[in-house]
Amino acid sequence: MEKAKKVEFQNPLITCDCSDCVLRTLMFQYTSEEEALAICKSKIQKVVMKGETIVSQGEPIKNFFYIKDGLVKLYRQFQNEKDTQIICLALPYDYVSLLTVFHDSEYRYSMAALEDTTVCILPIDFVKNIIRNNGPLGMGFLEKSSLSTDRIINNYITINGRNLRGRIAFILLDFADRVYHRDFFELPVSRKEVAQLIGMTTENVIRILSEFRQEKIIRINGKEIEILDKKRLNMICEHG
Amino acid sequence: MEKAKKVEFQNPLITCDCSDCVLRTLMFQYTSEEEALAICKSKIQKVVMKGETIVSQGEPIKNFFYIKDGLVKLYRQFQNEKDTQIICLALPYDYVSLLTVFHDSEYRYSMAALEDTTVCILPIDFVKNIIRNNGPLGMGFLEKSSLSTDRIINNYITINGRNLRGRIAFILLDFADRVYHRDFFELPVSRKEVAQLIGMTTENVIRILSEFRQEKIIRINGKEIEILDKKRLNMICEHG
DNA sequence: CGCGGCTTTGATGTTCATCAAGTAAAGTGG
DNA sequence: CCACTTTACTTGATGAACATCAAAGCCGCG
Repeated sequence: MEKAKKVEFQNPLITCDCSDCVLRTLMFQYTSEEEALAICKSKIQKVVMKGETIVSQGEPIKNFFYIKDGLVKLYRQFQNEKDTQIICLALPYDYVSLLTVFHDSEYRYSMAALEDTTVCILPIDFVKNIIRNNGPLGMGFLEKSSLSTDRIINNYITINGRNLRGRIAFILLDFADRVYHRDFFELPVSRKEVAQLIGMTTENVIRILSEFRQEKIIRINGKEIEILDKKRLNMICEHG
Repeated sequence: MEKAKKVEFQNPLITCDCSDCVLRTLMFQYTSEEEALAICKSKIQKVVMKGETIVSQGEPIKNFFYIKDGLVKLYRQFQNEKDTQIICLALPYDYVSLLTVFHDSEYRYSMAALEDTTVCILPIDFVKNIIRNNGPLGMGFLEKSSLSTDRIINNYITINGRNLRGRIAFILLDFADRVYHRDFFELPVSRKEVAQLIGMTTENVIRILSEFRQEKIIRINGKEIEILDKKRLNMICEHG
């Protein structure tokens, strides 16, 4: 993950056939036939392998991204590498790009794939143009934007108010309920990344996962996690 | 502050004369004459006194708000009153409403005036309609939205990575530079609210303010604060 | 095979929340 | 307007929660 190679978009591997795009309802719900066609032509679709970086903070903003399939992390790095914070994990249908692309000239956050991921890429100027020509589409973007950022803020508020056990419980439930919709899953992140996501040290992430294992709340086998006592986990999440 | 009375908007006191609206450039930059006129007619303007609540979380979303003049806090309450968190302080030109109004049916956060404040209020359906009919305006809202939420997230990241002294330094600099543009100001919030804003206890807010006073970094007289050694304060903000 | 990063556990120390107690200030009712 | 109540502010003492440091095993990779 640390040595992630940078993906180049100059030569797209695939041009999306929009007729089968799972995101049709999002992007095309409000667009005319011509606009839809124009979008298809401008859009490139790229498969990014687990561990690869999609964009890095500080680069000039050229593209709008959305996740067609897979899982990515949005994160902020600092001089002191150990201060890195993960802002959120983004799933298909999340417009993670929305955070900065509409008001700034440089990406403020970096984005990397946690699983093999298909990203759809549109030139930002093109997106801005079709929004300017299509009010309902702009409204759609506002709804999505509002939803994504509200969720991020809500996460921060939630995590802030919890002790370490509560945070681990929260993140496990988030993986089970929001990300995988299963109580048995393979953690897509390292212990260190969990720590960066919920603001604690790697050692304590491990320690508390071990506690939960000893208390028969979860079963752990490397990256495999199974939630055995969800009621208990919910209790810990709610009341430390 | 705790017993803040609720402001009612049924009978607006003043109807805004938009020709002198300081927010003309924001709201009207992209609108036609007719639209501008329609906005003027739909808009009501209200003076909210310090301490009064403007909206409460959980209420159905009916209006879009923006701050014409004054200072407000956006905050989230919990059953346990001491878990209240202040999300941000909003100044004129901030579209604090943007957080939830475009995707939800209830306000998620409460908003109260920290100083006598002039709020402009537009029915949310009306705002959505003109956006749907006016792409450039929608684009303008996206820019503002993107900027506001990015700042909130940036605040969280900043505060998260700092110890208590760093947090106090950060918030003092924020008041001096972003809010008042002066190094001598009257704190618009109680020590408790400072605590809710930067995630610490009231006692420690006071303790560290006292430390800074003893170290001649600031001068304090009740709510009056003067920054005496800004270089030092910046150092503490950056490196604990 | 050996190196570097990830994982795990234990021991130690620091930071910070909590508790307690008192003063000052501000609002409330007679 | 004054007694009364409540809320805000302040300082100190204590303990708990959490970070840091250290050491060792593990795994993947060149």
